[in-house]
Amino acid sequence: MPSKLPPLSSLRVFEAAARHGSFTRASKELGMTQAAVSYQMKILEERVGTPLFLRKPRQVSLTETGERIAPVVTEAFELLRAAFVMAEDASHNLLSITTVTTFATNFLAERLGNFQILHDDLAVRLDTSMSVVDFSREDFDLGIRSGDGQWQGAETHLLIPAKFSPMLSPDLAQSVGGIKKPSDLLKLPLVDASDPWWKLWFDSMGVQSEGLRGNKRSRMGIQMLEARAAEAGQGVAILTPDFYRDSLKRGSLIQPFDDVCHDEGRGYWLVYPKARRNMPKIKKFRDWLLNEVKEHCN
Amino acid sequence: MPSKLPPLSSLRVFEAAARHGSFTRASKELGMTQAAVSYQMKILEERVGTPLFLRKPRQVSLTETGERIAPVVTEAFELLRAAFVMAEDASHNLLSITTVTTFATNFLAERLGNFQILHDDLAVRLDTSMSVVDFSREDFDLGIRSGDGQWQGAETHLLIPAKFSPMLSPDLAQSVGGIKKPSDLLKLPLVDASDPWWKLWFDSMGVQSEGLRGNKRSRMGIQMLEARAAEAGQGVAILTPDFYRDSLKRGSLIQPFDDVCHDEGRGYWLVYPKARRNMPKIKKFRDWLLNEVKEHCN
DNA sequence: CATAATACATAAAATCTCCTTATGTATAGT
DNA sequence: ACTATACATAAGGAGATTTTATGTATTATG
Repeated sequence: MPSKLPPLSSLRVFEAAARHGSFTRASKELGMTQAAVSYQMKILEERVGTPLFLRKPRQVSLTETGERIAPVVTEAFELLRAAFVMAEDASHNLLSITTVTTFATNFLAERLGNFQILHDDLAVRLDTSMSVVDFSREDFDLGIRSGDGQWQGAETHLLIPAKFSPMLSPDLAQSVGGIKKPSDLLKLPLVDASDPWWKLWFDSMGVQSEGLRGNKRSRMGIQMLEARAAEAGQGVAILTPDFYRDSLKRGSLIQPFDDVCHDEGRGYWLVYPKARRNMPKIKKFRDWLLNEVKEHCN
Repeated sequence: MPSKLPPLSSLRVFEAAARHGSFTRASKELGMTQAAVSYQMKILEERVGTPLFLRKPRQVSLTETGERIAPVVTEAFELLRAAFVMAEDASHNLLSITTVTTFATNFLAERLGNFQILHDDLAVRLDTSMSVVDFSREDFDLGIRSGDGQWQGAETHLLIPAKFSPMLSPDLAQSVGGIKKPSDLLKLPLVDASDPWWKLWFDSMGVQSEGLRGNKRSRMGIQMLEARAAEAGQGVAILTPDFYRDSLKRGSLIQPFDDVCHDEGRGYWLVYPKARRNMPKIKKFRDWLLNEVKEHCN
């Protein structure tokens, strides 16, 4: 439908030449030679079918037609420039992160304020969702995901290894006279008995745990739900202690055993596209986050 | 000052792709392959520093940033398209002519109305000036000039040969008892004795005309002034009869001798740039004018 | 459920645009 | 007259853009 436009490069040149009333000055602005400007204007005039400049002795001036279109072309280019300044600005100053709920709730939420203060030029958009990150399909700069760190094309940093240990509410522990040895836990309901971590943990403690099949994939991403259930006294959950420092300190959860299992290789990872690893906003967040993790989780 | 824009070709592609929400459809509109669109969008995204499209299974959709700039880019391109429609329109439908005064007054003025009626899609701008036509320096489609038809780079058509014969007002003729033979004219003042045509004409009539030097260049372009002087009875002028049919018919001028001299090669010419000889508006005017001349000046 | 069809990505090669260099012309200033 | 300025033009080449060919993922279909 839209009628054919002249070569766009010639329009850019026209815009500058019209603004300066001079091919030479336009060429300087555009960082090209005067010959190139002359050439482009010839192209454009041929295309439009009518001269746009009058060649006076030592200067050029616009013809009637040129005079008519020049301001419109200038306006159009200003729109474009404005649009891309906006875009680049957004690209530099808007940081959007997608993270698994657990990490957002138990780690990021309470610390993000710090980051914002540190980098008040960055606006942060935080999205919590569990789905796999695919940066080519979703509009995020960085993601935090649980897994084994194998995401192709992505730069990854292990934030928190998948360590785990049982936790429960003090009341629940009291209800069976306290938890003295691992097998005491089996007297209580497990929040999610199918979580493979249970078997791993009991195995490592040398406790026979028939019936714990561990046939499900780990659901680290939604640990948080299990944690809430445990806090509410509904059962024992197997959780990552690093995330529940606060609850443990407050006493809303207790960790009966210091023994922490480690699901080697798995954990919470920071992920972002390799190609964008050098963007300032990405560096800023990465550096900040890695430092927070280091400081906070021994 | 203006910040650098991304490659313009990629913008054109982006505009179409955003509008269609599809690389394939955009490629069809732009008359290129889908691969080319994909490539251009990659370029643009690299340049802007952020993705503009999300690659979904069998479609693409704009990212937040893409969404933000798309309407602006579309608007800019619409401005450009509008500007060039205007320009092309003007280029097609505005005919500007520069002509020597004599020809305008004595020939064109009374006939141009006809042309306008015949081609009411063309707006005619008529400029009368004597200066030499240089289409690269002045904004005209066609020129009518007197001379020998030697204008380089120009297409030329002889309209009216430089024929000439003395003319004067009837009263003036009466004042010397009428003009019977050429030498009678010498009893009267010549409007411009230095006009070389005088010598040519007297010579051709076999009349000795000492004192008529003819050292000036012909000033055909301003014959009209001499004609007015002659009509006012101020002297005898040497004029091109074709231009003064009306005055002769009205009787405000008389041409005492049918003998008409011919300054071979010289005359009134229609001139226009060779490069533009095929423009419809130029053809229309040329054909009309040549026909008018043929019909009117035997 | 296998197959075909659709939409986009990517690599390599061909093409073509655009720019530069070099030079020429005309004009204004000294 | 001479120099400097501004634009035009031609030739050559670097680089950008496009196409061709192929791959991948997803949806639709028999």
